[in-house]
Amino acid sequence: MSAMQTLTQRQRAVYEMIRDKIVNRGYGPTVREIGEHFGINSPNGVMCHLKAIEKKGLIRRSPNKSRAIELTQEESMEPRGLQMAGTVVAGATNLAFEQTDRIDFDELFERQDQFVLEVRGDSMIEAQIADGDYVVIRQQKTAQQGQMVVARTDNGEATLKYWYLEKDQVRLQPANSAMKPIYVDDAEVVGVVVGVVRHLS
Amino acid sequence: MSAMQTLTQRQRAVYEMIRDKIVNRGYGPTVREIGEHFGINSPNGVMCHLKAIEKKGLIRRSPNKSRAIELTQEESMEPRGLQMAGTVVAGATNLAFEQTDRIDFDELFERQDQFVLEVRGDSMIEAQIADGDYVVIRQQKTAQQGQMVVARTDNGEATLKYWYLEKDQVRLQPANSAMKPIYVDDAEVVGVVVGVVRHLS
DNA sequence: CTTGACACTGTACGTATGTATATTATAGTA
DNA sequence: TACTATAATATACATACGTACAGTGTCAAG
Repeated sequence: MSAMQTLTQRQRAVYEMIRDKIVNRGYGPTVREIGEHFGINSPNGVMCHLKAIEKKGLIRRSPNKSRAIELTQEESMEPRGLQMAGTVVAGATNLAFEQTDRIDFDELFERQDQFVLEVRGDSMIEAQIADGDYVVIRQQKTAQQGQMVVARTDNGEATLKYWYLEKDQVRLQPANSAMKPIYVDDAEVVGVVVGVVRHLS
Repeated sequence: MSAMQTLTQRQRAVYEMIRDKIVNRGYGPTVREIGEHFGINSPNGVMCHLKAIEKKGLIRRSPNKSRAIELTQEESMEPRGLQMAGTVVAGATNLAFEQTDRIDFDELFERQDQFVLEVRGDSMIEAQIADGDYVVIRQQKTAQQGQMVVARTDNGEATLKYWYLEKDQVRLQPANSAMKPIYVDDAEVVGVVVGVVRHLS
């Protein structure tokens, strides 16, 4: 049970009001401001709520300081990401929405060592990567056989291909049967593909 | 010249201190707290700075309210999204990082009327949508000929296909030459595909 | 040399504000 | 029925806090 759930209805309303002031106005309310907002005519009426909310751990206060209310639940609160509605199969599926199932693309990809490239050309079309797609790359200097990588060759060009280290050379294999592999004496792995994002109109 | 630049050294220091308190402590300082922090023994010494900073537009204050300092430069500061490093072509490319080029996947897809489905099966493989991919769906009840949609058929099943409205029936066309189109008397559009996201290990 | 911006000191005033105590009313629970 | 938690009112008090007024010292510009 989250700390939020332990609040009574009234306490929750007070908490939301405090949060709103801090987030949207930039500074917290006074005891009497809270009272005025809810039609509570006594400062003590509000004090009880504040003490309850603080005891339940959602805020922290410093004695004798005006507007000194800190929010302890400093998450972004509003649910990030998009609604997950299940899976869609070639065959049957029902769309069962559940509030809890959420996916956050940024959470999926947001890492310090990752960056994005926009794909041009159809060399990886058989790996379901089309012209205009974005690929998310994790920076690393090595790759395993057959991994999809961004590689930089001798002449300084970077390309998106499957990586195969062979006897004395590197084979950069496209995922397009109309194209031929590139063989180079030396190539450097820039990073490996960890994601693909396509945005349609 | 940014508003920040018009501040004197001392004013800047005061501003930074205020900002620090609001961001890191959760609520702003009083006039005397600022004074104490900088060794200014008179409230009025601080008042002069506050008036100057407010006149220069970096903060807003409400008269007679304690700690009522709003920051007007309220950017979110930490850059969201992932680094955009350019495009990767079948042929040549150089990776030119620029701090300004950023892409935010959530910004791309975050809308009230959109949700995500996980794809099962290879029926859309030739549209570069593979098993395990996530498709972002924009909810709408109509679709144009040939648009990729999630459709619900008579029997309540939902499926991801190209949408073709024909004479007396609907053709749900897979993007897989090994599969045959589905013809149904009636089908309902749940939404159209606006994005695809693939996450590799 | 004067002027004005800047950065203060020192004092004082009024009130905005947090806190405490005593009391009441309601509703659910043991 | 008695008891406890919740949600208030009403009053009072001390002080934290914003604000105003009268000065001081420095330093660069005119």
